[in-house]
Amino acid sequence: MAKSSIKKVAQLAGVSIATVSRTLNFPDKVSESTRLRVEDAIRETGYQPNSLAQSFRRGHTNIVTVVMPSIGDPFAAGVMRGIQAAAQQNGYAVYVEEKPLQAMSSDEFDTLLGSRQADGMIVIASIPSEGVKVLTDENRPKLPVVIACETPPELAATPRVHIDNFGAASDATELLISHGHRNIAMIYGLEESPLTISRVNGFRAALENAGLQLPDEWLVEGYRTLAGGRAAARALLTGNHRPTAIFCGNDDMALGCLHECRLLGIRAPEDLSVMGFDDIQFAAVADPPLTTVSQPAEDIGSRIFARLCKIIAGEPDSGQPADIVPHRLVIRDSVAAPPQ
Amino acid sequence: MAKSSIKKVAQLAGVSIATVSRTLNFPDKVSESTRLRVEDAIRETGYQPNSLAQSFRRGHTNIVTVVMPSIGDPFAAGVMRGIQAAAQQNGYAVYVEEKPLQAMSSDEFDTLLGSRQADGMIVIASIPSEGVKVLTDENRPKLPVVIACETPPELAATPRVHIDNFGAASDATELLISHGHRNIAMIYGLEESPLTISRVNGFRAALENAGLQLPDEWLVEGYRTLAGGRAAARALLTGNHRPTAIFCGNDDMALGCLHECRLLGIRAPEDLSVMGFDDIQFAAVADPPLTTVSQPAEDIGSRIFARLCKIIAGEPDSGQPADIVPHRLVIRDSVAAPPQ
DNA sequence: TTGAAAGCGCTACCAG
DNA sequence: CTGGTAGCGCTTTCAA
Repeated sequence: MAKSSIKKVAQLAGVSIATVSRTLNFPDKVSESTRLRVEDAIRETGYQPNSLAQSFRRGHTNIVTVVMPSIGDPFAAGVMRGIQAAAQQNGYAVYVEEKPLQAMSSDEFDTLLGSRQADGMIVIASIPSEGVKVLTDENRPKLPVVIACETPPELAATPRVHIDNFGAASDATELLISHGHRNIAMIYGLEESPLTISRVNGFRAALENAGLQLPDEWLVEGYRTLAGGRAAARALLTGNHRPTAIFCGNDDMALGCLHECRLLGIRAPEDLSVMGFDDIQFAAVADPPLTTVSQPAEDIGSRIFARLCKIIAGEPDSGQPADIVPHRLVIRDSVAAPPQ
Repeated sequence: MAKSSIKKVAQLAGVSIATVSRTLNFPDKVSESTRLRVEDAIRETGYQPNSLAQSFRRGHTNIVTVVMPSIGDPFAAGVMRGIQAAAQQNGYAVYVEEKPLQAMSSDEFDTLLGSRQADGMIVIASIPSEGVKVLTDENRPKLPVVIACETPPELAATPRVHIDNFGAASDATELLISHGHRNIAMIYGLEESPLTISRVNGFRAALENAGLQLPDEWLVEGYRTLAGGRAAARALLTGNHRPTAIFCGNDDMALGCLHECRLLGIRAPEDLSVMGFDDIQFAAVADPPLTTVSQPAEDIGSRIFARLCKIIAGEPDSGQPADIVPHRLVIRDSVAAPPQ
């Protein structure tokens, strides 16, 4: 930690600290000659402003934090790309915090939101009820928060951008139906997140719409992981009433499902069609390449950042709290007509 | 932003701000009765200390930043798990910054290191030469930096933990050789990182050791991605001199390679053996499940954090700068004897 | 056990 | 165009 700071530079350049500050922040409010002198002094001392002091004094940091449950989540990574690009343009730095929101207490949420470290926060996850409590608390210091995911109904007023999960799940199911499937199961994410709920509802609606039955045992809960998909698939495929198609709540589970099929000697898509959700990069190189639904992750990122930015700037947030972006079916090879 | 702060609490509790500060930081240096009064006031006002002011005053933040080139990198995610666990125990928060180190200028590095936002930095990546310049600059403010990856020779003195990439690559190659392969190619990461170089050298050494030739066209550079692996594999497999085994510098490339084989009608492992590196989770559900080498990512994370922590605390960093952790071959089904 | 007060490094206001 | 200076919210002596 080189001792420091603006005072030294001022001394060396033979000017006041005010002038140093000025040449840093408003170079054209300073005469050319002094500017040069100050810049020399800065170079000589290797001075870098103490950003902590700056932020403290200014009352803001020009930092936004992105909270996600898991570094390594490909969807979040996509959203991040969009956020970063937008942030860079607007002079913001972005820090990500990996937090298992689902497991957090109200107090922890409070702390998360109370830290003045950042000017605003983007969360890429569903907010559990403890978080909802804190976010809807009137007395809470109002750090701007914005969500890149479907939110619980209580947070209907919170700005967010996400796809129409209900519609996407329904579209995916209809794709299966259009191939002639009438025996369709779904593996959905474990948590009671609004996102999961919407997808399950969309699935049910599409089935109902087509006059199809859904036996209880064909709606199975799994962890949102490869292992979760494998376990759920095994349960589904070793029962005596076997579906001809499985719709998975995300690609991880779908990939796990595909793998379990291989182990069981069940061919996809000849014996079983599998549909994913998310279009992670590995979906394209799965065997068979996974048919899935894609979310415009990057776009979600840039949109949500733009909204956060406006809120931070105090501009009125325009229009609906929910900005619904389009999803898209990605047709590859894991869905085909049912056997016979 | 609820107006704020320690002063209000003090007023409400009828004490000085010093006392409020004390009950927050040293509760037992305050009499029970005032403590209770202050705590009430805190609750009533919903006061939360301004962490910016605290950090500014204290001169440190109790934050460490982790820099990685890509959110979504499964290896980095594993390292993060180790870091988080260790950080939590030691009262540190961890922020991650996604930065394409390879593309950064010296100035950008300077800024990265100059920000007093964090007390220290862990980088999960190889440091390019611009970064080396800054890190080895004597005049640089010495933000503690520590590396979770193999480093360039110029940074030999920088604390780091990583596997023996040379040895691991050599082991992987020997596995191929032990299955009877004599025509082995390698697809290595594009960048001239020390890590890539070590792996290529380990590969070469094992070949040489076994008296095997390496034609130039069998050492091919690829981007470190699925697409990179696919392109490189296609080049390798459509030439007229085709290897019977390919060692890939990471699992992404190996998975891309496997996919390209499928497209080309080449069966793995019957026609071609493929070996990966990293053991990402998708390696286990590849078709065929990928034989690869695994790094103890989580362990790397906790070790590197421990070292950073000591440096921040001013304790002498014990022993060698390089802490080499063991790698492990993960035998699955993508490697077998060569055809005939 | 408590309070008064001095700054931490910087920005921004007000004079000159 | 420049300098002097108040003060951001907090911690931490030093006295009482």
